[in-house]
Amino acid sequence: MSTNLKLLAKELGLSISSVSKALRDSYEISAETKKRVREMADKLNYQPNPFASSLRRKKSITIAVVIPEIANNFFALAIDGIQMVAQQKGYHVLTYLTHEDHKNEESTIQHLQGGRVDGVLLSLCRDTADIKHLTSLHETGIPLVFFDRVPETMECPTVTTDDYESGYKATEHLIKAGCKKIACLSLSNYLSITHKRMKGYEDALQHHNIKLDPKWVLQCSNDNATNLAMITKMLNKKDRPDGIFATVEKLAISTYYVCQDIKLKIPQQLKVISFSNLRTASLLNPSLSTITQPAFEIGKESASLLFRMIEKKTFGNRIDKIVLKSSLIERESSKK
Amino acid sequence: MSTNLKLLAKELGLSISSVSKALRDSYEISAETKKRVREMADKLNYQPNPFASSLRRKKSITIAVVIPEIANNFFALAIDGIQMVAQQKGYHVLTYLTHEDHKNEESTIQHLQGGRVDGVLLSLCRDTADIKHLTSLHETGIPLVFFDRVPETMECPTVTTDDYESGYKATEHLIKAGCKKIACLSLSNYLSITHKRMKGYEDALQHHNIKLDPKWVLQCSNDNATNLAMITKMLNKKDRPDGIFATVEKLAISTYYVCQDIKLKIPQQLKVISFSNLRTASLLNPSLSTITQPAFEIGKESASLLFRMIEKKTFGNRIDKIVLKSSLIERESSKK
DNA sequence: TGATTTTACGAAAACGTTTTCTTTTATTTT
DNA sequence: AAAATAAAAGAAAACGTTTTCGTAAAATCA
Repeated sequence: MSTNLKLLAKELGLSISSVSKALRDSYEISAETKKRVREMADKLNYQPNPFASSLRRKKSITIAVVIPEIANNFFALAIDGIQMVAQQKGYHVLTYLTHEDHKNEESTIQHLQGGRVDGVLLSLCRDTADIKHLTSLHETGIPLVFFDRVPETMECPTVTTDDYESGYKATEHLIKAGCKKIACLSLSNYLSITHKRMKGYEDALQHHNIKLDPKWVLQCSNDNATNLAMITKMLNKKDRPDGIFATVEKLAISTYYVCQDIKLKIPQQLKVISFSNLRTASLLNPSLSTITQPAFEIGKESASLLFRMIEKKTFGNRIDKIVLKSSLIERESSKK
Repeated sequence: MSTNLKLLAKELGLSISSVSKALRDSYEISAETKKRVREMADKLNYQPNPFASSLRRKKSITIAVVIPEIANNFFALAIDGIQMVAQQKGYHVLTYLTHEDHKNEESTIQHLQGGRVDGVLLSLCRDTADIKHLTSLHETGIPLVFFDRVPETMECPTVTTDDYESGYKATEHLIKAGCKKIACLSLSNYLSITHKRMKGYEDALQHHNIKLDPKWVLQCSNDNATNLAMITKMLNKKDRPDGIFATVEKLAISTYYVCQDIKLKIPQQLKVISFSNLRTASLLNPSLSTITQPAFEIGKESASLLFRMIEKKTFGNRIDKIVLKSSLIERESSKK
């Protein structure tokens, strides 16, 4: 079939082992033999069989990225950063989408126990409450780094952003813009990012002597139609909020759609700020004030950390917790 | 280390081959032995070594997706569709980004000759003129499907959209909105999609007796700053176009930024229509008229076709050319 | 009962590498 | 010139599966 070491050896009148060593530039092989071998390998377009190699060396030169979704600016940018580092290291990248479904996350993790990859980058899905599949994976000893959506009750390396501070600042920004009744759109009951962003929201309110009203904390679902209905219901009431803090991009987009629909003026009647990596944030009508996470950097840092672990360059059993900063960008949607 | 067939066999007092057969549900193994084996496999959390398996069976259960970029709504959605089909088939997905660089495309393809994957899904990068790396890959006999950006001079299965018709319709739409001087923003000299979309543009102009002025066909680069400069220059002239047809999303976004910058009113002074998969198209200021490709469907169809080829379900040496339809969605940016 | 088939399992080769250990040949040392 | 060493290459085992083939024992048949 395709050319392998055996064929190459026959063609060159050498043994398989010598050819292998020549290609790996071993000191045991003379310079001229190496040259001959390399030339023949080029001529016959030899490509080593990756499975034979991986089987023998117990290295896959591959990492896995497990994320909730890909049609999402944050994750697309993060993957971009991950790919950049991986490509630089000569590694392959397997991507798995959980579609925010715990079952998918579990079965994916289960598959990855088989040694298919040398390391795993993971961002939890919104309904992951039980993490025993994660501890199980962790216990196999495979390098594992969580990014952005990380488990709260597990000792593991993570790359996140300053979610609490960002939630605080976003809320404070709305308060300073004159909002008194600030709603918070939350993605999940389980995610650390949601918890922290909401804690920032709560603390900012308290610090400014605004009482938190639980009816303005919306636990959104994974279904867009449901979210639209919930937001519409809230905004259609007489007693409606005058500010919205969306903890994730898509909830801000839903809010915009609702406001367009029910003709609520942003920012005159409702001010909005949201976590978002939209490239079109400043082109929206009105332009959207955002907390923007350094998504590409997060991917880059996560991958770099993972490779440090794979290459055992991380000292002892120290556990890295990298925290990057998000930036608040004021635009029209939250203007006073 | 991790539990393998050998350990399982020892634990069960069986031979390795029997255990293997039991797990693969062979008729040669009795029902009760199968049960015993499965229970022990579960108990010891046995996961077959994928490399040993792939080596032996000459199957990787993996496909490769090679695309120009991921932080791009079209490709993100396409990947989503691909992943859905792959997951359903129990296949793994390796993703490679070329970043619109021919060199990367070449080296990625080179790597894929080694048998790492059972099939390849590919969308060309903008500067791919020479396609001998592609014919070379094709000649290895590995199933290969191109989507959206396909080579024009190669006999191969493709999944595309009705680019010519869409280009024609988009241009005609601008003409009907009253435009006389319509510019076309092109991505590349080499891509089939650009050729076809531009041919539609040219034919629509001709059909409506508008003479094509070459100064209004802009060959954009891969550098955003350069594009902004080119577009600004064109729109700042006294003799500027009154309509713009952007062949790709990011050029429309650049156009919006330029108009915001130089205070040109869309659609009063300049009407805009663009190929785009922006979820926020209707939230932009003004909302953007788009030709929207069924990106998710394209991914789905491409993957399905690829799997038909992998499973040899495609008849003889027929070459599938699947063409899906894009839809023109009129919004404010091209209002009369 | 003896011959034949069926059932259930085991032995061993194969996939294509990598790597350890040997062996051969050439070179240097005494 | 004989012995020791160095250089270059080969033999073979190993990685963990899958699969072909062989072979007991049990079941069926004549």
